Amino acid sequence: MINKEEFRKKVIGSAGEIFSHYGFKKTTMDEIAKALNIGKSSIYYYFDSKEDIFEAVVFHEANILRNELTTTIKAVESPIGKMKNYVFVRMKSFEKLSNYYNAIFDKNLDHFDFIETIREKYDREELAILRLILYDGARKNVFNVVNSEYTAMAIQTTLKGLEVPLFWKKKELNIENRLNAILDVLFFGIVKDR
Amino acid sequence: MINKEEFRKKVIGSAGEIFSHYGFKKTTMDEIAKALNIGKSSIYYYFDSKEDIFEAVVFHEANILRNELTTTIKAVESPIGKMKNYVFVRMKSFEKLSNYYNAIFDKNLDHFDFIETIREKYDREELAILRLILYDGARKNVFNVVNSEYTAMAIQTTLKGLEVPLFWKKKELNIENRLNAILDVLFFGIVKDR
DNA sequence: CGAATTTTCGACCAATATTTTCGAAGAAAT
DNA sequence: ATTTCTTCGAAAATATTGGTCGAAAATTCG
Repeated sequence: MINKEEFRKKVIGSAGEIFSHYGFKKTTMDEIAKALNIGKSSIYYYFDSKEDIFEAVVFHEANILRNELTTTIKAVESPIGKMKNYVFVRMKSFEKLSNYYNAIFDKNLDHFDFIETIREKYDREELAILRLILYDGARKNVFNVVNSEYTAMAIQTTLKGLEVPLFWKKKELNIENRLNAILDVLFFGIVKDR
Repeated sequence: MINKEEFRKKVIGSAGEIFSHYGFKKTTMDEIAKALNIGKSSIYYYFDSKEDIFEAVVFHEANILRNELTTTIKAVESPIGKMKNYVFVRMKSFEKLSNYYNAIFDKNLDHFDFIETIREKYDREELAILRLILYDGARKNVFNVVNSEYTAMAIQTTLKGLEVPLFWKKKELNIENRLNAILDVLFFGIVKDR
């Protein structure tokens, strides 16, 4: 390989795809290695652990997410209107969750119910949030519906704080906690409009 | 539960969804149980093994596939025309494989190349064929393009034989072999136009 | 009701799979 | 030619998982 940073990027990209489909637990180092056509042990020269890779992936994707949001959020007008103080997260082609999304409209649930439903459904499932962030189709459509300039700002602010609970305090948080943190920031935090 | 058959159907439906996403190996009995809100051990009262469930799922889906085909195959006209002696398998919204499908048109590959590509890509991956059969979007669109009455009949005939290599001889075939058998029947067998 | 039967499930285990380490050895650099 | 950087096979350490078993819970039956 050319240099370490280059190599790490390759791993992050490749592992990200696998993680996004299978989730953290079901993704094996063997798979990651095989996808990159290298020996499994070699990965440990560039990363400390599987968690380390995962963290890098999430960090990478979170960045993309924030950048996309920052650059597009002002150009988007809400086609919904009406509902105040709520930010709606649209995830087209995001199978399961899009059902819940539809449910919100059908049943007039608010976001707190929405979150509860997600939590209930994906309890202890790191897969949920990973897919949430990584899923290709979703990524492009996440946060493309906001209903007020104020909320838009709130999202930006909140997302800018994404790194803090996830990575700065990383020594204090295990994976599950970090993932819950993401969920909180992405959903609960935003809804709170703080 | 009401009765055994009813219960088995529930398991088959639920397990099928999980299998279709994670493949045989990555799907755990715990998951299947949890999805059904029952204890893992209970499943073994209705099924002999994980393989047994898997087999039931494939059998179920293969049946759906054949039924759908049988009832719709004559109503479909080929929008493609031209290519003779080949049956094209369209799998809309079936991410990876649909790419290969497109590749066939773009690069003028025939079905033998198609199959080779699949085999190469999903070598040793039972996931491939399972997803092929189970994937919701795919199921509805599999085999909706045929280019001759003759080939249409060939498909029907071939699919009617689906059960034979898969289940009647099940004692002689392990899972991997059975899956290869499906692949053969679904693709190679059909293409052979016999 | 109470015995007999069916169904559920927690606790456990052997087998397997997976993450991570380690050292040797191949490349590359100095 | 020596040192440093990188790769990887083998294996240690650990974790997971399919499947078993007996006991409890539920249901049926007399």
